[in-house]
Amino acid sequence: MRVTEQTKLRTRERILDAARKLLDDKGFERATTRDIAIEAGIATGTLFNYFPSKEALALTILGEAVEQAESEFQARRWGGESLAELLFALTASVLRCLGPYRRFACQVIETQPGPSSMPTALQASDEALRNYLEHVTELITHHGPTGGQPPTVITLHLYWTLLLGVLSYWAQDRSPHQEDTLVLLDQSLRMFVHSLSEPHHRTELSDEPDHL
Amino acid sequence: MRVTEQTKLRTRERILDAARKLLDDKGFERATTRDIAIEAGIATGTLFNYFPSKEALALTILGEAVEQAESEFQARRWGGESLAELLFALTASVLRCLGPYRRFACQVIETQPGPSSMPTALQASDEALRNYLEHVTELITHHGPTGGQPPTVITLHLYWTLLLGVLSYWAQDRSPHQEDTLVLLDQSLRMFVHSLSEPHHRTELSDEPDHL
DNA sequence: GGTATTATATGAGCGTGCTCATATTAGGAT
DNA sequence: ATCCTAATATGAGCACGCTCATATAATACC
Repeated sequence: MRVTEQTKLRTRERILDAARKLLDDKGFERATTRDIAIEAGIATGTLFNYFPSKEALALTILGEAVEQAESEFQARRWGGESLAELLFALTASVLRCLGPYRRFACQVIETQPGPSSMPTALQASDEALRNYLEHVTELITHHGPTGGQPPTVITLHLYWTLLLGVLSYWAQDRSPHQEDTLVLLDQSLRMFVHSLSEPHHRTELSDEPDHL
Repeated sequence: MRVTEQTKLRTRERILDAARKLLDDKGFERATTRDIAIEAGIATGTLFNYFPSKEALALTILGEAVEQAESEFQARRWGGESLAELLFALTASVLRCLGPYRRFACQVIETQPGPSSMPTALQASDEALRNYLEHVTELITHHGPTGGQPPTVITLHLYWTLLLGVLSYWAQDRSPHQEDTLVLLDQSLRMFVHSLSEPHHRTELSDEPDHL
C-alpha cells in the first residue's frame, strides 16, 4: 500500500476536522480518540500513525491558529508603538485566532512545559508555540527598556506564566466579548513591562532564611 | 464489619504514607493507584473508599503541608512589614512546607481551578488551598495600597497565576537551595503589589478592535 | 454462643489513551 | 495480468483511573 502523498494529506485533514468538531463539542477529556477516529472514518490505531498522541493532535490544531495570529501580526505596519502595545496586539491576535477552540485550547496549552529550566532552549513542545515565544523574546529585546538586552530565563518564564493566566481566564470569561480578558491582558502586560525596568532582587526579612 | 474509627484512621494514614512514598519516587503520573494500594496493604477499590480520586489523595497531602505553612506564618510576630514582605514570607513558607513533595506538588496544584470565573467564590477544590487564597485576600485587603478595599476577582486571578508560575519554576529549579525561585517569587510579588496601585485599564490601539 | 444487621473491603470489569503483531493493498517489476 | 514488496491500516490487547455488585466481618440483639 504505497499510498499517494495526497491521500495521506486528505486523511490527515479528515482527522483534524473530526478532532476540531469533537474537541469543541465535548472538550479535551470527553472527546475520545476512538470517537475522533470513527468520525474521521479510520481505525483507532490509524490515528496514532498520524499523530503521536491525543495531545499532539490538539496542539497541531492550536499551533496552526497561533501561526495564523503570527502572520496577522506581521502583516500590520508598526512604528513607534510601545513594547506593551506590541505585546498586547500580538497576544490579542493569538486569542482571536484561538477563539474557535476556546473550549479546549487552555486545557492543552496549560500542560505544555514553559521556558523554565533549560537555559535559552524554549522548550514548548509545539513548534508554533516555540516560535511565538521566540518572537516575544525578540520584541522584548528590541523594544524593551534595556535596549538590545535579551530577557533572562526568569523573565521569559514570567511572561509565559502571565500568558497562561490570561488563557485560563479567557477560557471561562462570560463577559460579552470577553472584554474582561482584555482588561486582564492589559493589566498583566503593563505589570510585566514595568517589571522589566526593575533589577532582580531578593526580599530580605530579618527572621526569614534566604533559601528554601 | 463495623470497623472502629481508629482502624479507619490508621488505614487512611497508611494510604497517605504509601502515596507520599510512591508519588515522590515516581511522580504523579507514574505512581499508579494500584501500586499505592498494594504498598498500603489494601485492595485497589478500597483506596477509593477513602479518597474520591488519585488527585484528591495527592491534594490531601499537599493541603496538609499548606496548612502547616499557614500556622508557621500565623505564629510569627508581625508589625510594620509591607504587603510584599508579608506575601513573600507566607509564600516562602508554603514552598518550604511543600519541599518534601516537590516532585509532584506542581503537577497537582496546576490542575486546580483558580479563583477565575465565579465572583467571590474561590473555587480551588481543596479546602487548604481555599483558605490560603482567603488569607491572601485578607492580607491584600488590609495591607494593600487601597486601604480596606478587597481585591477584584481579576486581581486574585492574577495572584493565583503568579503563584502557579513560581511553583512550576520551583519544581524544576536546579539552583543550590532553589535560590532562583526566591528571585522569581520576589519579582512576581513586587510586580503584583505595584500593579495594585494602578487602575484597571484597557490598551487602546487605533487599528485594534476593542473586543475579541 | 448464635444470629442478624450493616459498614467496609474486595477485585472483576469498564472506558480511557496508546501499542504492536498482523492483515491489507498500492504500485513497481515481470 | 500476475506476483512481490513494503508502506499503511487494523483492532485485539495493555495499563491506567475508577466503579459497583458482591463477599466479609464487626457489632447489636437475643
